[in-house]
Parts: sequence; C-alpha cells; structure tokens
Amino acid sequence: MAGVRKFDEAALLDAVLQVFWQQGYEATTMADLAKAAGVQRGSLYHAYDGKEDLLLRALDRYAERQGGPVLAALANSDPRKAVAKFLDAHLRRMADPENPAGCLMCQTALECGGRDPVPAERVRHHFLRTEGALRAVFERARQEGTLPDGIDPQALARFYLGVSRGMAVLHRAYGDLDAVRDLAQQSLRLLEPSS
Amino acid sequence: MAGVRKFDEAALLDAVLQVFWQQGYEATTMADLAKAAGVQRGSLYHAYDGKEDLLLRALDRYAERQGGPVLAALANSDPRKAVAKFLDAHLRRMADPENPAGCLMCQTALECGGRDPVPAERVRHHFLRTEGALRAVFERARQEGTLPDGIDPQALARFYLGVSRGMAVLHRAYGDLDAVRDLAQQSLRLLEPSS
DNA sequence: GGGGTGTTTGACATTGATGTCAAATATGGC
DNA sequence: GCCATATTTGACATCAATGTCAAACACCCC
Repeated sequence: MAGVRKFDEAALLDAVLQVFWQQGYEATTMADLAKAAGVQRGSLYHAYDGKEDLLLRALDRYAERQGGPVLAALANSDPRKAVAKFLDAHLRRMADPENPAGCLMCQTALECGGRDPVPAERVRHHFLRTEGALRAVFERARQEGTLPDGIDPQALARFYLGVSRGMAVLHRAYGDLDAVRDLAQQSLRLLEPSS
Repeated sequence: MAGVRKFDEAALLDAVLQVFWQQGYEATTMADLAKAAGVQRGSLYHAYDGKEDLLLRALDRYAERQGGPVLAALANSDPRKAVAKFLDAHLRRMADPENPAGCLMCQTALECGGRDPVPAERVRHHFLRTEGALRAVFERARQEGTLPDGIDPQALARFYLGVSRGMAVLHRAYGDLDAVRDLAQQSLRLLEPSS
C-alpha cells in the first residue's frame, strides 16, 4: 500500500481537471481533489505544491487533451474549412457528456484574472497559442489569395478566438448547444466568398 | 451610531458588486464585503440573507447599472448602427478604469454554472433579456427590409450576444482592449450591406 | 533477503470563515 | 421627553480547510 507511487499522473490530472472544471477553482478543496483522484489528501500535498500547482498542471493537461484536437482541426489549406472544423471541434468537445459545460480556460481566466496572476498568465499563454494558430491560417490564406484584401489576419484570428470563447460562455450559461451552434454558424459567414 | 440603517442600499450594493467582480464569488468573504461597504460584518448578516443573497442583488444591480446603457444603445432603427453602438457601449464599459476587467455576469455564469443553480439561473435570465433585445432589433429590421433574407434574427441575436461575451473574456484574459476591439469590429462586418 | 528510499496514511495544530446572539445605542413616534 | 423599535457592534461557538508530520509500510536495488 505504500512504497512506490500508486497513482497514474495522467489519470490523476484528468480527475483533478474534471473537478476544477465542474466546480471552479476556489470552490474546490484539496479533499475534493483527493477524493476524485482516489488518493489520500496527504499524498497530494506530498506529490504537489498545493492547489494552485495542481491547477497549473490541470490547465496544461487540459490544453493538451481538449485543446489539441481543436488546434489540429486548423490544419486545412482552405481557411474557411479550417475555421469551420476548428469551431466544430469546439462543438464536439462541448457535446461530449463526459465534459462539464463550458471551458476550463475561460473559467480560470475569469475567476483568477482579478486575483491570482500566475494561473491568469498561464491561461493567457494558451489563448495566445490559439490566437497564433488562427493567425497562421489566415496569413497563409492571405499569401495564397484565399483571403479578401483589407482583412487583418491578426484581427480575424482574435475574432475567432473570441467567438470560441463566447461559445463556451453560452454553453455554460444556457446548458445546451443551440445558441452555441448559432454563434458558430453565423461567425462563419464572415469568411464567405460573397463579401 | 445605531438605531436606523446607516448605509445607503445602492451604494452598498455597488461596493459589493465591485468586490465580487474583482475577486470572484467564492474568493470573496463576508469580511471583504463588509470592509468594502464600510459596514460591520454583523450588519450584513442582519440586513441580508448571506453571501448568495448579496450576489443575486449585486447581479441585478449590475444589470441595471452596466447593462442598462448597453441595452439602451440598441435603440436605433438601423440594425447596423444599433449593434455598433451596443458593442461600443460594451467597449466603453470595459475602458472605464473604475471597473474591474471582464464582466460580472460571465464570471458568475462560469463560476456558478456547475455548482449553484440559483445565481446561474439569474445570469441566464439576464442573458436571455439581452438576447431578446438583440432579436427585437433584427426582427424589426427584417420587417423593414434592412436585413438580408435568409438570416435568422434569433441566430444573429445569439451571435452578437456571444460576441459580447467573448469580448468580456478576452478583456479579462488579456487585460487590454486590443483584441476586444478587433473582435467587435470584425463581427460588425457581418451586417455590411455587401453580403 | 535485508536495508534504504520514497510513498502512504491518519492525526494534529492552525487558521480563517461562518452564522448567531445579546448588549448597547441611536432614532422616530407618541 | 420617553418609550418602542430597529440597527449596530463585538464576541462567541462552530465548522471546514489547510498544511505538516511522524510512523507505518511496500517496493527496488544491492
């Protein structure tokens, strides 16, 4: 029962991530995390630096598991298809009944933004990563002439980043995907060739 | 020093609102609220039912003070101008150095969404109110022929609701208004007559 | 197979937040 | 001016979370 680490790091972080995502950072206690991970509270303190440390690791793991497929969806030479798949990946993520509603990153951004600079900075980093990936899509499209003139790739990237963030908020607030779908669909009209 | 209520209800709620907005709901203690309001902790318990009661009242007051001007901005017969003013009102709200970054409604939606149905429902109510006001603008525009055919007013309303929510998240996460401005500006292209 | 290493476990003290209460006190009505 | 009413105030008990620690213990390596 003791001697070598009993738990799987990845599985533990998945459990921790889930609890933070469901309840929020402040409402979560170390006891909650321990219980969800099937581990004694003392073991958590032994293996990690505390709740904030666990949050940071959970954020990174979240980016890897949830954000990875979303960014991968951007790999398409047609910017419209790339963004459509990007938003659709978000939708599918939200439709997964395993996941709590919303988005852990947004939640942490809002909850810690005015209080705790360390997780806030981590979230910002991941946002910038997504923004950069989107910008790369549009910059490439611009070079290939697929993007209308006079459109700033950076601004467009921020737009779709913001749209995906808005989707998460509406998902959490409304509990269903109707409004989320509308938001995604309408936003795609911005890339229609007609304009 | 005692006998009749010493504090102004509105001013107290403004102070309370500010603290919730800055720190988040769970991270805020009754002592924080009492201090910010310049009132003894016991007085808060005497006058209100507790932290959640104060949050609900703060949300309503927030909707009144911050949301009011934003909804008023929608009063314009040209839907494009109405929405532009709507988004600009959000921008100005965020540019106000008196206000913490982001939006108390979104914050509460995300923080309480997975845990506390009562404030979550209150937030949803206010979101629906905004969504309804936006929809009204587009429905009127459609009747007047200002809106392109094949556009669902409801979907468009949800789109701009989501955009405004995304603006709040990016504001809180990035701390500045650059991305927020880009998001607002790009979203307005959806209403350009060219399409 | 035995000792060292590192983990687990439950207990502990500490801290901080909560909600309640009785006493003190200022105001308004009579 | 005095009493009733309602608020303020500080104290109190309770509860919950935190972080630490020493002892128990299992595994790996020699």
